[in-house]
Amino acid sequence: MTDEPHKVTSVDVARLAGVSQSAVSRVFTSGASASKKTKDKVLKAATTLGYRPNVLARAMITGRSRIIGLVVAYLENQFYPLALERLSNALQAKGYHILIFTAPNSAEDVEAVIQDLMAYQIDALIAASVSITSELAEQVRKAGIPVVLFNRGQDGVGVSSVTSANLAGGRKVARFLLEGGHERIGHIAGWQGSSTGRDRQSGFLAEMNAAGRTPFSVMDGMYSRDEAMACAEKMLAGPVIPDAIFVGNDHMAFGVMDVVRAHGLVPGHSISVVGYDDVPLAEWGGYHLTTIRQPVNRMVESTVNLMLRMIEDADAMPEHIEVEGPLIVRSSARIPEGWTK
Amino acid sequence: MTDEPHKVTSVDVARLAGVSQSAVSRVFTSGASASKKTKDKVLKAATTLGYRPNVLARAMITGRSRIIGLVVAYLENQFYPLALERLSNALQAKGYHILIFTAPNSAEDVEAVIQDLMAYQIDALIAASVSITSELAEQVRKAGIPVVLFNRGQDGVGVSSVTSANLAGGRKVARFLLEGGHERIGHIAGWQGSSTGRDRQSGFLAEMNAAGRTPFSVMDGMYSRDEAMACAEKMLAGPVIPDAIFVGNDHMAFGVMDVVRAHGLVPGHSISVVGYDDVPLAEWGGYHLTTIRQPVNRMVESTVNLMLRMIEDADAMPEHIEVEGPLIVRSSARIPEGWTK
DNA sequence: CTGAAAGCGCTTACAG
DNA sequence: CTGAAAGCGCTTACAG
Repeated sequence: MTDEPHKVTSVDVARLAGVSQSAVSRVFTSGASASKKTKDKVLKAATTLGYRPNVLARAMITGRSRIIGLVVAYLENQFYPLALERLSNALQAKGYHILIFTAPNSAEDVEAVIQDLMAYQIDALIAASVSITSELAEQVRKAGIPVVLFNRGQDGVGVSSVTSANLAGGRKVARFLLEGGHERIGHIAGWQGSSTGRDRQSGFLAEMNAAGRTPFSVMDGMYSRDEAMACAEKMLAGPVIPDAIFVGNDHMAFGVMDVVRAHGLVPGHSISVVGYDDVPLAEWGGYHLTTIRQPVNRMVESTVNLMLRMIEDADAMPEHIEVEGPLIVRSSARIPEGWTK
Repeated sequence: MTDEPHKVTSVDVARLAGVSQSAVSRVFTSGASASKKTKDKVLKAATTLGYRPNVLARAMITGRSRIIGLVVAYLENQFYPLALERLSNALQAKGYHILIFTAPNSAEDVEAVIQDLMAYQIDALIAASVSITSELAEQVRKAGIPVVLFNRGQDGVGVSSVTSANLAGGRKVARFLLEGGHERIGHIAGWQGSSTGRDRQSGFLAEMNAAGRTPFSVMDGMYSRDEAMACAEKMLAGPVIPDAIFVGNDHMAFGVMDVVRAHGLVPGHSISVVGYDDVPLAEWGGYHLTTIRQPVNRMVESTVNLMLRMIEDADAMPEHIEVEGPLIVRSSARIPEGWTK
């Protein structure tokens, strides 16, 4: 009983339905004309045979693979799996699917990966948490593939990007901490090689500066839990320690809270910790982290719409979309008196 | 300055190199013969033109798309993004890539998704955290596509599976809790519609039974954080409460710990909580959860090897691979005196 | 080793 | 509306 795994093609369906192969194709091509009669015959035959048009063959003709390449570095930070899930769902609803490419954050690796990915004739490229050099972006663009950076911006490069309002976010945190009466505010920043890390830090410093204040200390946490924890250890080592730490993302902030507690300090009382992202874990009892929310849903929505537009219209200009997010007040940081928003 | 996004093909390379199109193809086909001279010419031309063979066109001929379909339900449980990342890396190293399909856990949705996914001519299907009905599995198998269930088993269906030793794991937890002198051991189980949920529970109950003990209470947490928290609330509502709870996975266990703490109890002292998975968060200070480790790396390795074998050999019999994992002792549960392993 | 030719499974002008 | 035919970019027997 060896079922030959014969792939059923449009020719098989045509034969069974008693029509031409072209007719079958038309029935499965939206916008093509076919009489109700043929349509019925074809659909019936297709169902009995279990026929679905071969996406790859179709892609060769139309030049549309309905595959979106997604380059992502680390899935450890809960923000990315979440974004991935939402992106996949939204894209799936539009008839697209995500082909995953994992890339360490070094430029050469990204290069190799992008070469690899272009061979799959993807319709568009989403780069999440990964930076792209100008040459690379140019190369992809030349191949006619739209690029959208997700949660990462880039200057002077002809690619689109969707981010949250990082500068404004950094400012909000500084204001919150300042109004909370903190005297020694430290910052363990997001990776300064990334736009998000730089913008959050700039906003924070700008607001501090406007208030005539200097941060207790500023270090680069590199978006790495271990690195951030090491930074926290350093900040807490001296005779004078900070009474607040703004951490560049939640993922690092959890590590910082662990260090803070290991030092016998209580977040929200003896020291304040504020993060950035509002991943689900931030709300859980183990951390209950005050943080800036990155509105994943709206970021995903913008990304998908933008991408679809760029796929339709090859001449569409790059856009930079920024979505604002609120400060979510929880218990990891002291709340200023009379704080409402 | 409109760069026509012209796709460079093997014909372009052939022209520039002064050889036939077939020659170009051979240079890029491993195992094909080409003289060093042509090879050099072709490679040089390919580099200047930025040529890469079109994977889709190649797939049409060879019948190998080098695309692996991955069906996954929820990425919220940290275990899955982690597995996904590792799978993607391992597969990428072998020249394959993952096409993502997200499916809610209802049977019809999975059906639609699988139809969708077969249209992409995937070389194999990995179903993670998703059950597949026998008919569906049969349908996919008939199309000649190998199926591997990741972290989910299935009886009486001709598909392969890779899981951890869930039965043994459940037993280990029971033994640990018993030896710890706990008197009222509750169980908030993994979804009883899944093999992992059932097996962990069976192992737990078998060992309890062998010791002549009855669990305090057994509820189905459905692998949902909210559901598990509701179960915990119920267990802690009565006048008599458990002194230990075995939770079907870490993701739920974190929620249970939150509830436990909200009741003023201290995990590891007034009550013990044990999970299953050992996701990274289990080690973090906020929870420090005692749990059974699912060896993701080895599970991924097994999955990839098994899949590759099945792609090579269409007649390969389904295999069921089970990887054992150790109990990782942390502070969320009382440690039996003299406990070494 | 190399080139000309067939063919993978489709879509899409082109006639009728 | 419908069918015959060309062609997407490749790989792979087939001759030489």
